[in-house]
Amino acid sequence: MRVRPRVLVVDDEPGVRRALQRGLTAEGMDVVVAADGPSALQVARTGSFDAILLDIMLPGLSGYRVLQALRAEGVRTPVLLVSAKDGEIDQADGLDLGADGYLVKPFSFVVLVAQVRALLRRGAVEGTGQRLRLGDLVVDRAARQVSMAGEPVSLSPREFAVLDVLASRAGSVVTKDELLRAVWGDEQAATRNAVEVYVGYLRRKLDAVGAGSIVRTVRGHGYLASTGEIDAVMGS
Amino acid sequence: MRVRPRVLVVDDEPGVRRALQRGLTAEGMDVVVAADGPSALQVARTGSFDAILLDIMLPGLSGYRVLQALRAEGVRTPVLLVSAKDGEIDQADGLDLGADGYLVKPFSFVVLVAQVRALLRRGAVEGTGQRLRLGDLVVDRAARQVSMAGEPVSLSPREFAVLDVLASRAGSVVTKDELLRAVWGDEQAATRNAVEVYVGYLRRKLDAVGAGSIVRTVRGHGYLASTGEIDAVMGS
DNA sequence: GGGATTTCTGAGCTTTCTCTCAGCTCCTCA
DNA sequence: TGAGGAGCTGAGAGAAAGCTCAGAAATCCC
Repeated sequence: MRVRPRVLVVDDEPGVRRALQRGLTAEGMDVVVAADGPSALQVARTGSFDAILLDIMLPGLSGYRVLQALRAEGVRTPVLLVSAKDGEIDQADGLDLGADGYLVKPFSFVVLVAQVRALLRRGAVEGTGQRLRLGDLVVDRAARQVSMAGEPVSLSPREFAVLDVLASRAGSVVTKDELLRAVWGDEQAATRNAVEVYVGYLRRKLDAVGAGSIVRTVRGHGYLASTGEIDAVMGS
Repeated sequence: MRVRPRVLVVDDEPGVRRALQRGLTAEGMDVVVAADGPSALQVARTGSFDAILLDIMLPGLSGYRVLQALRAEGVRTPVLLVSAKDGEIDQADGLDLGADGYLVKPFSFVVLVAQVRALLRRGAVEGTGQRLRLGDLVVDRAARQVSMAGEPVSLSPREFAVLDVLASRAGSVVTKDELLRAVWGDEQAATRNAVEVYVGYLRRKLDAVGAGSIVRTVRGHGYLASTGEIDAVMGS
């Protein structure tokens, strides 16, 4: 798992959202929020999270449906269902759908954090997400292969590593220094220009298969990987 | 997974054992019971179960120890720890030891079944069988034989071991170092070049029967066994 | 004992990758 | 409008990764 685990919080109440975001951030996590089912699904299907906190009562698409859709797509990110209802039928249903835990409102923040940490630990044991998705672009971390709409894209190890980092933080800007650290290691064996060069290589190869707009430059800040549609949703 | 999943129930209380056996059997599972740590270990290490329900408080050998011993022996059967203690420290310990879930007594039977089903689902994805298939290529681990579309392929022990490791992790890249460790043992009796040589041998023999494309090189990462088609798209 | 098989290393070779340099464009801001 | 910084890119040296061959040692099996 990365240094700061990435957690997606899905809840329709702005107050809860803000409280959880603040609390979990203070616990050392990178928190991204979503307010309704469809946008949660869209963000979560990138597979770039270490855990998802999913409210069941959601506008647009219930938490159950979101979970079901994610699992159907092969997204295995650990999910903690949150509900106001306290019934064991619901609990069983949720677990049957592939949830990894269940929390009943009202819950104490301490318990929540403990549960999230347990989820993160489990994720760490299994090895983080097997597959990252950015629109039609799929980054298969296990096979170390990338494909665009089914068409394989051949990348060198360094190129893959750069894309992997960008994709695993989809929707967030990654600075060149962060990339240097993540890809080249702490000893700073390369200059920032190397990052620019590799992003260039990457773009050329992605361009060739019609995925050119996936990695964007945010002048003065770094690079941003996204599907091009969802950035409005992402917090943090 | 086989038609009727095989579940091992380990608990020292005869009442609990009987109840679980009856209940899970009614749910369509084949249930085997064990009453203490040593016998649980003995039965479980055959690797012939799809899931294990493991009580922590056991005579002879605690559930923790059993789990630890199993994982140390390379048995990956999903394990659901059952405990009367409700402490997050214990929970963390269990998950760190390689447990796949945790249940605190008293639990409702419905929740238990849901958890077991979740385990079975996860196990089903990973596949445990004695016979591995990669397209038309069949690796029979018990008989230590390989055949391509019915036609036997004669491999030396080392060649078989290499193919076995690659096939058992089909779809994931296996590094040369991992192969060295898995096939040659921890003492690093051979160099990486030996791996390259053996993959070469393997490819030559597989090529001769039309299975040449099964073992692919992923430059900079290692080797990847796959069915040959581009399976990069969807999971599930 | 001796032929066949298997294991493993070292060297040579090709292919591919990595990363720096230098020049260039583009944006920002005064 | 033009100076300065940020970012992009082509070229190319050097290194690394991977494959193969030949052959030495060990082992197996009549």
